[in-house]
Amino acid sequence: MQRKADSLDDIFNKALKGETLFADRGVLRSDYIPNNLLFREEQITSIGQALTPTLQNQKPSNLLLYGKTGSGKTAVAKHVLERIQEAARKNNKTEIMIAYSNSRLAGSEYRTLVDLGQELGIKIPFTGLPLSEVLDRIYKHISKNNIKVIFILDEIDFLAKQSYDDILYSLTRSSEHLGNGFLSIIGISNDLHFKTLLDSRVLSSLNEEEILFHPYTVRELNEILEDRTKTALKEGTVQEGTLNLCAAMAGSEHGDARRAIELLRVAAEIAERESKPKITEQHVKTASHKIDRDRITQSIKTLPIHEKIVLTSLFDEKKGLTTGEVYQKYLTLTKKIGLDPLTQRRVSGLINELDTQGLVSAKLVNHGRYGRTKNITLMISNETLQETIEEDELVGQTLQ
DNA sequence: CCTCCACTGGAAACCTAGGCTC
DNA sequence: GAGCCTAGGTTTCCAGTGGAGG
Repeated sequence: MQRKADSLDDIFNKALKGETLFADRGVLRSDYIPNNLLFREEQITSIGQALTPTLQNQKPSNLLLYGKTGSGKTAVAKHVLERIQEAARKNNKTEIMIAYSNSRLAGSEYRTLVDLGQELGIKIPFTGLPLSEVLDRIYKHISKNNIKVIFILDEIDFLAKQSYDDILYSLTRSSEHLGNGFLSIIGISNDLHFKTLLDSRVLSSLNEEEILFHPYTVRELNEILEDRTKTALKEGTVQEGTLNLCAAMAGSEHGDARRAIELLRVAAEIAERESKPKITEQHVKTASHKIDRDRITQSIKTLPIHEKIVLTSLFDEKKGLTTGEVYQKYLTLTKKIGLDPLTQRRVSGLINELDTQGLVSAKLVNHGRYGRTKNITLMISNETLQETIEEDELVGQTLQ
């Protein structure tokens, strides 16, 4: 505890003295959209061209943007739309509204529509309404107020994969209900194959224009980082080679600009905490570990309680357990903290969910005479699990 | 070649918590 | 308030299964 207070003092003192490496920390945040998006001129022009009808009060084509994570799709889309909004305002054209929803985060058709409604300023209860009623309210609102909406549908592949594509069909066919308003969709997908999952009727109307985002090359990432560094960090705070390493690490799989920028930001924060005047390659390596670790602890913390307990059942089981064994441990743990246990069928489902999250690995194994089950092993270190679970007020007791 | 284990995983039904209309 | 709708989590039921041991 004492050490914490001291280090806090340190932080405050540094801040008071202005000892920081950052000139403008916001520039390295993940939601920051720079004015000049490097290496994306082509896409910016295409999207701009596709959307110009908006300025003549006409409905623009629906667009589909493709590309891997961190290739600038969302940033480019938001950037172009903001510029169009400005242009419309300057020329006294009707206001254009931009709605944004990430369908994977939203989780279902219904919640995607709730997002859309909220951005348009209508209240939709989070449950209780038939889907058609929600659509109806949105359409009525648009046509009544002559609203021009461009709806950015991020991770649209999620809707297609969960066979939630009814909503896409309705949205693309909505123009007759909208009076003088319109609703245009910009779909963003990480998955280049997602088109095959889509109903052909939806595809043809959604795919009026298609724009591809190739991953950034390492050299391009490097330039992006240099560009951001100019405004984000104070001069002379970055050691030679540091940016190269960020770019190389982020580019090793596919050119992910988000990752590159995050690496630099976290590296800078670490260097600052260590009171170093320069950010070095070592800081970047530490940052990379920290990012990975934080991602894991974060996903454990946000787990529902029963999944936490299932995960805890695997604590210190190096060889892994079968489903039945996990369930037995799970039962004793729930008893220990006085919680009603779920059924084995449900726990088996939870194990699968943990598997898709990558926290455990569940492999189907056959023991012939002795049945077939899953062999479940922990995919994270015992220490990380212990530290994170101990912080949990209730589940933490199971480790005592 | 057959049996039979210890599950898997699909399907349906149920429950809760909300909201609609009449 | 009844009777209908929604989502989302859970329970109940059950047919299906790969292969070690007989």
